Amino acid sequence: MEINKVSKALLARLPRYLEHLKAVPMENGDYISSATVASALGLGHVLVRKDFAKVSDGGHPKTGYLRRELIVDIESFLGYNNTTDAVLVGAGRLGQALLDYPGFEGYGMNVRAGFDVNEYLCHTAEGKPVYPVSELERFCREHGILMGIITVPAEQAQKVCDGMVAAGIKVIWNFASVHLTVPGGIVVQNENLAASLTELRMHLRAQLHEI
Amino acid sequence: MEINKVSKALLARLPRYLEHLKAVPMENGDYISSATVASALGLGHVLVRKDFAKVSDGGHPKTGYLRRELIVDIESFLGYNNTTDAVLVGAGRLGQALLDYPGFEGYGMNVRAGFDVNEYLCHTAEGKPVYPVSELERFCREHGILMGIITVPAEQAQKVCDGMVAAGIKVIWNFASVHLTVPGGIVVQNENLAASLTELRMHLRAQLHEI
DNA sequence: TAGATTGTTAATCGATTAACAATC
DNA sequence: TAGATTGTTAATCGATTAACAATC
Repeated sequence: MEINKVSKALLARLPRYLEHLKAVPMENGDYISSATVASALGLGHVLVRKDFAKVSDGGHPKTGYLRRELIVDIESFLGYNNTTDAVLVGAGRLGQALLDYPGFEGYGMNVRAGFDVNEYLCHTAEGKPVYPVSELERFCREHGILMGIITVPAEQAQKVCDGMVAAGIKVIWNFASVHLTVPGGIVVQNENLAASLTELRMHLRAQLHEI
Repeated sequence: MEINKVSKALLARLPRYLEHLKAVPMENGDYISSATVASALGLGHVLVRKDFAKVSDGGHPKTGYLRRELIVDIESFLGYNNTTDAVLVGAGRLGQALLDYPGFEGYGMNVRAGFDVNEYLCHTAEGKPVYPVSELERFCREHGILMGIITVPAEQAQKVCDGMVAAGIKVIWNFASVHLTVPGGIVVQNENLAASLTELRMHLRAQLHEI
């Protein structure tokens, strides 16, 4: 169960398992088999079993896996029960969308506040507060924030990133499509919409060529 | 250069190469070596060379790769010169953010219009038009749209997806965090923010444990 | 017992890296 | 020629799949 030994691919599958396990109707009984899950998600059944073995202490031959147990195990493996506080810089449309998105709590992240250079965007009335970016460091220190989300335009991303690092932030979720340079020990995860989009377009191209 | 033989990982690296190649200052000369690119992006130099070999017709021993040629080659490989038209359903904050995002054109996608059930969100005045979702099929047929983007809440995603398939759409970019069921021949790409976020949180956890 | 299902060990496959050859 | 760099072939590594054993 060493975190470093968990592959990216597995980490991507776990939330999908979770979603599926939760969506299964109650009348299907308390148990669920790896084959059922596999075919529902289009995966190999051995893979599903191996994945489950990594995060839980196993199913029951002949009956399958106890669904609610599996859900708890996956959630605790992913740490969905203890939340991580985060801040977001760049309260434009994308930033606002992420600030307001209620689903993140379910994934164990609590966005405490947004920040923006544009004072016009700052407000504290309803929903999550948005403060001037000048307050970022003080806020992070005060609340012990270790995670930052960058939703500013590409040109400003590096500056914002530097500010976050200065404020003690350790992991950064970067939605700007630029490569960020950070000191050692800081992790940047790029939300690479360009790559995603490109992949999808390649599929489309492949499909058109087939016809 | 068969599209099907291109790995997901390569497709994710190509936009990064592009970004880096474009960002290199002019005074660094016309040529660039695989080792330079590799160290800038934290990749192996052999990997970079192999990647370049797949998309362009090669560099020059001793001098390196001609930068502008490489840029053109990657862009044409990714099809950034001919754009794909798309529609978006769900004009909430995330939807609006994606509708308004100017960067997509650079990646070869042109979002023609948004759609929403909520008439209140519909408008055609400024920016991209947003129409009632009832017009989706007609619009897609009329403009030969093959790509759809889903930015509605999870509960409505499957219904929207079905509507898109009925409208002749072949590839779907899904931002709702549910697994969509589609007929054969339709490709769904899930923008899995949950997985991304989870991965980042695991990094943070690993880091805290190290200390 | 027979059968369904989990769990494990070995084989395959693909991507990355290492070592070396080719080129200008 | 010597040296820098690309290009290629072989080795490694990790993830997935296949085959089989274990269990209830």
